[in-house]
Amino acid sequence: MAKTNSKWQERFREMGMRFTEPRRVILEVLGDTVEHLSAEEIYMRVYKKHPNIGLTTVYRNLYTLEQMGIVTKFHFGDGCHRYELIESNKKPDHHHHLVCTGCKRIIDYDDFMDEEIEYIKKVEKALSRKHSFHITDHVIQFYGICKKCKAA
Amino acid sequence: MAKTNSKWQERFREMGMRFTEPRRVILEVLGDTVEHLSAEEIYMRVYKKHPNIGLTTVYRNLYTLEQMGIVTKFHFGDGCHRYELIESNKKPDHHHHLVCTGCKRIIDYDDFMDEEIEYIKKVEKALSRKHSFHITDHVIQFYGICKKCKAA
DNA sequence: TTCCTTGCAAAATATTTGCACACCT
DNA sequence: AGGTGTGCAAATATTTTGCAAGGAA
Repeated sequence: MAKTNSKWQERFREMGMRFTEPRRVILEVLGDTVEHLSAEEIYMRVYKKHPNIGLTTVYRNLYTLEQMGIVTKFHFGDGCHRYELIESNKKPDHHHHLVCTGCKRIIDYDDFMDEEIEYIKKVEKALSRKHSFHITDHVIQFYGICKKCKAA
Repeated sequence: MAKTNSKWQERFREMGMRFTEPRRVILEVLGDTVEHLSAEEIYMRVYKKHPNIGLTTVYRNLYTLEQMGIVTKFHFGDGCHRYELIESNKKPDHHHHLVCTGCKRIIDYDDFMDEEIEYIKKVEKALSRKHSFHITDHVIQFYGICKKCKAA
């Protein structure tokens, strides 16, 4: 488990929100995988544990969790959004994605993060000055073909 | 105009494809703007010139142009894809995007491209070795709040 | 003629919204 | 009671597909 229930509970309470069963289960699903699940896929796993929880609730709570800074939403070029726990014990907190355009497999990586931070900082500074932007986030993704797909 | 019609014509012919009127108009629309238009927005501009060209045709041709390496598709977090001519006389060929999460405005930038290429090359090499990936493309995007949105 | 291309209508996908009810405090 | 959260059904938005007809080589 990425975080204990009581830790989550606390986090919700701090923000005047309720740590409900659907939220608990969604966080459990996200904490138990290294995959990059879509809302639908999360729903299916939630459903196995609690068939009474609806897809709408999953969507609404993913949005809530995103707003709370607990979850990040990505788009990898297939037609849906995919979600990751920001603080997970299954992945490095700061990482990026390598996407196979053949089989759609997604690999997390965190190589050269020091160099990246160096580079990003430089660009951020220049861009915020030049365009008066306050930069809060960045996305880096690599696309390519994995070994298996190249063979085929 | 980014390229002359005859240049496009040639490119299509080389690939055994036809340089039709809808294709010509779509390329004209893309070549005449610095904006990041969605399929719908492209369709609306195409419509003004040729009301008989359908939205489906726009979608199909954007896909075709993407496959031909003439156009790139992006996703900036609003619910649609946005398209850019790769070789445009209105933008640097290699650039990235700065997205305001407030007003959704998108700014092109091409600062520090040399440093970027340096960094990207290094990561690409490491990743392709480590994960047996043949990397073909990358996406770098910055998100933040522009001056106007920060004030409001 | 051949086959690439188009337009229209319909379908498929992904996501959001309205509303009444349930639940915690 | 009062606001937060949920489920269901319906609505929306975006993109794709089937099919018959158009049109260039």
